[in-house]
Amino acid sequence: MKLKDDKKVIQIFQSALKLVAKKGLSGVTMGDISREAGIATGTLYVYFKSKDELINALFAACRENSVKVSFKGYNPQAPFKPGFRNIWLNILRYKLQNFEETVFLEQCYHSPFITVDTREKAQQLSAPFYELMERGKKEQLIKNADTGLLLTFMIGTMNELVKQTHYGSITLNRTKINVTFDLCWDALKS
Amino acid sequence: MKLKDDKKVIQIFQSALKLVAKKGLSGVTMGDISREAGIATGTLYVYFKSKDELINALFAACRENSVKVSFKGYNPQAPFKPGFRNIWLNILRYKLQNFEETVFLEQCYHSPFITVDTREKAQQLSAPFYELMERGKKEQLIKNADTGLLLTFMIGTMNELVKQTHYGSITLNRTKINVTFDLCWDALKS
DNA sequence: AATATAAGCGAATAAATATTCACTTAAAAA
DNA sequence: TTTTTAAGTGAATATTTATTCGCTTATATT
Repeated sequence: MKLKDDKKVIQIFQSALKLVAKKGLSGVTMGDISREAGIATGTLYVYFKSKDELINALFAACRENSVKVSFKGYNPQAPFKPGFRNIWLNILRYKLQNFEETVFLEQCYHSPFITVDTREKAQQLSAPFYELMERGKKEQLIKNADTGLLLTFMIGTMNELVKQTHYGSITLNRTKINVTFDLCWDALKS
Repeated sequence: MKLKDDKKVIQIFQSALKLVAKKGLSGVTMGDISREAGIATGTLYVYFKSKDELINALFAACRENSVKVSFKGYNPQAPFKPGFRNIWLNILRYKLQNFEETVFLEQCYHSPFITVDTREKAQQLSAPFYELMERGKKEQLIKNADTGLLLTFMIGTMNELVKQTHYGSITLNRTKINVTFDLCWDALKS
């Protein structure tokens, strides 16, 4: 098996994501993925021992990437609200531009493909988000409620928003994005 | 094929839901479902032409049921906020108590199993929710933002909340439920 | 250049899964 | 009770899909 940052691995990942978004995790076969990636089915097995391993690796890569992108430009010394807003926009932008990843991660949530180990590692990546909320609470800008609850509120909204946007029942523009941030902020602010 | 409100159909649906929540839509086979339901695999085909049809029928049934339950006790003549709160609690209670359904519906969202036709029929069932929000806006209790946006906000929060609750990162009690409703109301109120 | 090693291929095989069907059992009608 | 019809069965079949493997092609090493 080759290294994970190989060009071809990225290509395989991209193809898998595209297909999952289109056909659901249920409907994607190794044959589909190889065809989409323009390689032979056997080649997939040069890079991954099994379909299982492919999916788990993709899941881990997506999670990692998504957290990294979220905190881009975040400075803990700068004032809270603009920093929070920046992260919020980062997440939304990321989810919108990488819709396939969003769908994939959501589908993985209840999938038997994802192992306990992969799941736990993913959970640990949420730590920065918890810290962010804790900071907001300490500065008395955010309601003094359960941190998990507050995060859930913030993330759930975005997931649904992105989903509805992609399925056409909502068309987002700059104004609507601002409105949505305000909704979110009004909910969380103390 | 037999009638849809048959006892056995309910039993099949229940088994399918249970398994989807546990193994994801991807991991459930007709063999699994029949075993869980305590019937022979062949018998499934007495009730449904194919797996495809079974999934679509289950999806339709879940959506219908969920809308019906949401509006239980709603009186358009009564004041808005308590009525809204009642619906909000109905939905949350329903999603918590029927977690399998919640998971199933979410998994179906991007699944190739669900046909365009089934999808459209499901969408039409959302009408009462739109009307509810419109009423709130008319009475100037709810922000004058895009109705779809407001609904998305409300529903997304709940889905994520229910998910996190079931996976143990949040433990809900009466107080937390009240807090969460307040978060939601603070977001939506004008 | 000659040799060795790795990457890539895709038809062939193995495993999993949906679906059928000849048959049995139960229920309804005569 | 006898006959007819429907429901239920689960092993057998068909289909789909993951995985392997002998082979070819490219890349690296000597």
